[in-house]
This record gives sequence, C-alpha cells and structure tokens, in this order.
Amino acid sequence: MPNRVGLKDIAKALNVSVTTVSRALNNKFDISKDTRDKILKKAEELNYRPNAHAISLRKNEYYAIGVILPSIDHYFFSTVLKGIMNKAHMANYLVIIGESSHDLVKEQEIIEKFIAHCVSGVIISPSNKSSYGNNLALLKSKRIPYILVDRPLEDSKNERIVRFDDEYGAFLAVDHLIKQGYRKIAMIKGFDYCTISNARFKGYKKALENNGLSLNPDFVKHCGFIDESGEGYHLSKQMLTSMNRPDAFFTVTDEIASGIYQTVNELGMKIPNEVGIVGYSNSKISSVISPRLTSVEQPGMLMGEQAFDFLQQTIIDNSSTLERTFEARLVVRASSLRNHIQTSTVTKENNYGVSV
Amino acid sequence: MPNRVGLKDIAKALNVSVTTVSRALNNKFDISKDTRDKILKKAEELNYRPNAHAISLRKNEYYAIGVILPSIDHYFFSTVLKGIMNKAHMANYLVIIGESSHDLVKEQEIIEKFIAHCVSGVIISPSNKSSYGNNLALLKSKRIPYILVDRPLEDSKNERIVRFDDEYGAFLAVDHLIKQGYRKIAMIKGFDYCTISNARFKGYKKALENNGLSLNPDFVKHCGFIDESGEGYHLSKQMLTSMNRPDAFFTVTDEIASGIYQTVNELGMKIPNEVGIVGYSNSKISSVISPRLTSVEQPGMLMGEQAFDFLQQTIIDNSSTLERTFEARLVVRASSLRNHIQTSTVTKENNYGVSV
DNA sequence: ATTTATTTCGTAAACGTTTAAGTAGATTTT
DNA sequence: AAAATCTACTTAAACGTTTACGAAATAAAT
Repeated sequence: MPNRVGLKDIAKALNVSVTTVSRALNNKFDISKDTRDKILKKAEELNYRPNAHAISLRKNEYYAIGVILPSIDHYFFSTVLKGIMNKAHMANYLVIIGESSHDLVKEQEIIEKFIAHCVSGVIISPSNKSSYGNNLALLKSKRIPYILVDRPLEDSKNERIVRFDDEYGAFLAVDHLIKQGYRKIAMIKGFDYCTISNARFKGYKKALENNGLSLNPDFVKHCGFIDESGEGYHLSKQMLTSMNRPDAFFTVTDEIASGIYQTVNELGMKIPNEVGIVGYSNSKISSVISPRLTSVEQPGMLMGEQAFDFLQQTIIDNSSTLERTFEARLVVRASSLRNHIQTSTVTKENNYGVSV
Repeated sequence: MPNRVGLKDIAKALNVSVTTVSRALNNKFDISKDTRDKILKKAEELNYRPNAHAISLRKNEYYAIGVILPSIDHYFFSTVLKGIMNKAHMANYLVIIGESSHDLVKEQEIIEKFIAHCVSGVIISPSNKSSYGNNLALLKSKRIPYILVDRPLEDSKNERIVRFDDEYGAFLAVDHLIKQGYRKIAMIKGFDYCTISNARFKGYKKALENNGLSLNPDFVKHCGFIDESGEGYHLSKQMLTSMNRPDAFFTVTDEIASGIYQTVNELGMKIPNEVGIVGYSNSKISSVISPRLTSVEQPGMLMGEQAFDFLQQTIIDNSSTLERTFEARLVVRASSLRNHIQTSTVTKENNYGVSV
C-alpha cells in the first residue's frame, strides 16, 4: 500500500484546521506568516503531496489530456507524441496515451477510458478504417474537445484538425522527378480507404498532368503493409522486370522505397541514373540508406505541438482556429538527382539534403 | 465545460437514493430487478460514465501506471512503450507517460506529477546521467512500486528490473566477427558514464580475450550523439585512413554503424570483404540499409510486457521476481559475412537474417 | 467606552463515489 | 399473534480537497 499523507495529517500534527493548512499551502489570504511557515515546514517534513483527484473533484478541473495514436512505434507518430508532450509538460498537463492499432473497437474503449478519467481534451489520429464518426460522437455529446491529427474524416467539416498537405507533398515529389528527366514514374500507394494515401495519389496525378504526362494504370500499385519493405520489393521487381518498365518510383513511405533499393541492387541497376526514387515521411531511414533517399518531410513534432496548442486554446475559451495545414517540404537527396550538378548543394546545406 | 452526469442525476430523475443507483450499476446485492432495470435504462439514456477520480478517492485504488522514458521517438523505447501498453490495456490500466530527455530535473518533475496523480506504480528507464538514486527515493518513501527497464543503477541491488544482457550481446557480436576472420576489430562506444555502453564494452573485451586477441586502445573510440550517424562517419574515417586501420567495427547503435557505411563507400572499400560491421539494437535501419547490417537484437516489446507484468504483480501482492534479463540474440546479415557460404542461409531463413 | 474594521482562524458544505449501518415493510417461522 | 427473518431501500459518513461564511480576537476609529 502506498503511503499517502493528506492535509488532515498536517492539521492534526499542528492542531490547526484543515482549511488553514490548505490556505497556507496555496498561498492564500487570511493567514499569518507564523502559522504559514509552521505548516510549510511540517508539510515538507511529512513529504506531503496534494492529491490531484481530490482537487479534480472539488474544483471540477483536471489538467490532463488523452492522446490516441494508431501505433506508437511508428516514427511519424512517435514524433507527433513528442511534440505533444513537450508542450504538455510546459503547460503542466498530464499526458495519457492509448494505442488504437487501427482497431475501431479498441479506439472506442480508449475513448471511454479517457472520459472516465476526466481528461479535459483529446488529441486523436484516427484509425484508417472507415466511419469512426461514432467514436467521436461520445466525446461530442460530453462536450470534451478533441483535435484530429494528420488524418481527416470523410464528412468532417467543422472539425478542429492539424493536418499535413499530403497532396502537395506528393506533387512536389513527382514534379521534382519529372524535372530531373524521369518520364515513366510509378507510384506505390496504400489501400483505397486510406484518405492520406489517396491524397498523395491525387498529387501524383496532378504533377503528371501539369507536366503533360499521361497516367499509366500499370504504374500504380497498391500495397497492404506500407510500413515494411517487403511489398515494395516485390511490386518493384514485378514492374522493373516487365516489358514496359518505369524509370522512377514515388512511394507512400520510406520503408516501401527501401524495398525498391533491394530490387534495384539485385537487378544490377543504378540509383539514381537508371531508377529514381522518392519516398515519404523523411524518416531516419532516408538519411541512412545509400544512396540517400529523397523524401517528403513531415514535421511530426511541430504538428504535435500545434495540436496541443489548439487543444489548450479550445479547453480554455473555445478559441483556436479550426484547421492548420503544414506545408510539405521535399528533402532532395541523391536517390533522385540525375544531373550531378546539384550533388554539391546537397552536402553544402547540412549533409542531409537541400529543401525545395 | 464538459457535460458530466453523475449518480445524483440518475437518482433525482427516478426518485431513488444515490446508494441504490450505485448498487444497481455495480450489480450489488440489496436491489430488486425492477429498480435495477429502471436505473440501467436511465443511466444509458443519460449517457452516464463513472468518475474514476471519485472512485479513486473513495476506494483508495487507482488503475494507472506512469511510464518515464528518455525519449519516445527512439525506436527501442517506443517498442518498450508498445509492450507496456499492450499489457496495460488488457489489464485495464491507464498509461500516463513522461519523457525525461535525459534530464534529471525533468525526470524528477515527472515523478512528482505521477505521485500527485496517484499512479499505483511506475515503469522507468532512467536517464543516462549519473546518480539519480534521489529521483527514485521519493517513490520509495511513498511506497509506490517501480520497475527499472534496460538501464540498471550503479548501486542498485534489490531493485526490480527488466534488463537486457548487453555484455553478452556485445560478446556475441565481436565473437562472430572474429569467427568470420576479422582480427582488428574497432569499437565505437558511448560516454563512460553510460552503464549500458560500458557493459557492451566489457563484452567486446571479453570476446577479444577469449579468442586470444589483445585490445588496441587506438581502436576504441567514444561518441557523444549515439543516435545519429555523424560521429560514426567521422570516427571511422579517421580510423580507416590511418596507418594501422581496423578491418571491422562493432558499434553501440545501428545509427553509428550507418555512418561507417558512408565512410566505407566514400573510400571505395567493400562491406563485408574489406570491412565488417556489426551494430546494436536491430532497428529498422539494419534491415533496410545495404548491405544489410548484422545487429544485436533487443526485444523491446517483450521487455515492456515483462515490465508491466512485474509491476502488476508488485502492486497486487508484492510478489514478482526481482529481475529478468533478456538474452541477447545476434541477427546475422550480410555486413559481417565474409565467407559467402552462409549468404544462402540468410535469404532462406526469413529474408531478415539468421539468428545465432 | 462603544462602535467599526481588520486579521486570523474554524465550521460546514460540496465534488462523485462507496459502504457500513439502520429501517421500514413484507414474509416466514415459532 | 408474537417473534424472527428477509427484502429493498435510505441515511450518513468517508475519501482529500477547496471555499463561502461565520466568529473570535485584536486593532483602529469614534
């Protein structure tokens, strides 16, 4: 059993009332310097710590937020969480966390638990799966504010959301490949029900269109496990060994891109000369793989920080904009640089690449 | 303002006492089927959810644990957290999280906050920095159980801890390199105050000794930012361009190892023929980099799950072993396989490598 | 000396629960 | 018919706080 000491213990030890002790510790009015010092000393001596639950009950306010992410060992989400925690710690908020694993039922259970534990707000990156409006309905009916991160809902206007310009990021990536002289650009995307994957596909199409290229359906492949390299390997092998093979790949994650590296190596081809590659997320992999991978940067930490700011503002006075979209930025590295002129720029900048 | 409804609201609506409502919802004795159904229906209708804080106050028990990690965007720690959350969710515990950033003051603040919020236990992977016995002292005085993960204390016997056999992992790695014919094996390690880095160094020495090789101090380098490739690049370049150059590297992280890849590529050398490399942690990088990196696997998720089990047992009845050490396992990949006989085994196994 | 103000403390209620104890009324036992 | 038991409910206290209100003691003003 833990060993808690409350106001009552201090009061009893000093023969004063609980009220007096409370006032002393909270630096309130109506108290003499003598008794206050006496009480502070005794509190220190007994190792007193206030009970946040009692305070929550009495004051009807609780400085805690809940965070729901599909998976915390995913690099992007872990950086989002980091951003949230940075701000939360400074603002003295407690961070409670749950992992939905893209499971709607689990997501719901977590929300239920958060409500029971009186969070004053929720930051959620919803599961890929379709209609989860229901999961948020409970929060809405309880008037507990929530902020969406990264993944918009289908029907959701009037939702507070911190998002990333997935479409434009894809556009930048593909446009860059085209400018580098690639003409037959394949895309490996995720499932069709994944909104962000579709947004990136849209950017891909727009870049082709903008540059007068037509879309070849054979060059668009779907992929289930986008966080592993396996399908990237197989799909690219299939494409690169076919009659009409692409000269570049745009993938929805860096992991898929790394699978393509393997194919290219096995086939004895060369990146970026024969095959150009651009990934997505600018994860650790991209700056460590060889040649370094051009990738669309997603500022997870900034997005997390912004989400917390939104939430805090909403909690305090329901002010806060409805939406903030983070601009995409392409980090250009060797994997897509056919004309070697710019390679010097790459090292010059910061050894990680130069932004466009 | 959130929109809470309590037992009182249900009681008032049905003209019964709060006690009756409580008993109905908790399936207690002393209640007729009629009134119980009536109450359940009304609770549903009003969207009632119990207030965990009130229950915590009254019952003096709270199903929540605190987790403190140095950094959540570090892959190993994020998998530890994942393991903890898996188990915690099943056991219906709330998970509160704090990131210490290797900052002792912040670590202390987080512990203080956890205590205030009545966690019934803490899982902590302590900061690298030296004497943090003090930070844990408060938990001890409050009799709040805690479990250490991964990083042992200097003085700590009688601490509950889930650890990894860092020394043996290093031994496996270096012994493997020697068996592959490498003789001049360098190590890039972390700071001297980092206990796990030292344990790995010990394993390195033992493997050399066991195989009748002597330690060359010029082949041992220290590194500050072990989670980035930069120093790995510079230190290895310095060593590989010197008169007496190593023929293999053992590094304390995969990130450092990836820096060596860059050096080797720049110098036009070949992995694994001219330079063998083994990393540590078996992070995502190791199976994505080319050639694939041999690395010591750390089962973060299992360690997290074990930590939760330890904690839960300790909370319940103070049973639970004091310590569990996870055995090191070496995942052998191309970066250290000089005799190509075994390369076939690598692909055969699982495309990721074969364990030793 | 009486009134008025000021300082410093205590009393009691409240937050949302649970639970020990008490109490009617109905039912059973003697 | 009285006594005992059972059923289904209520009252009240408690958990650890905060806070409106009241009150005693001292100081200041009349």
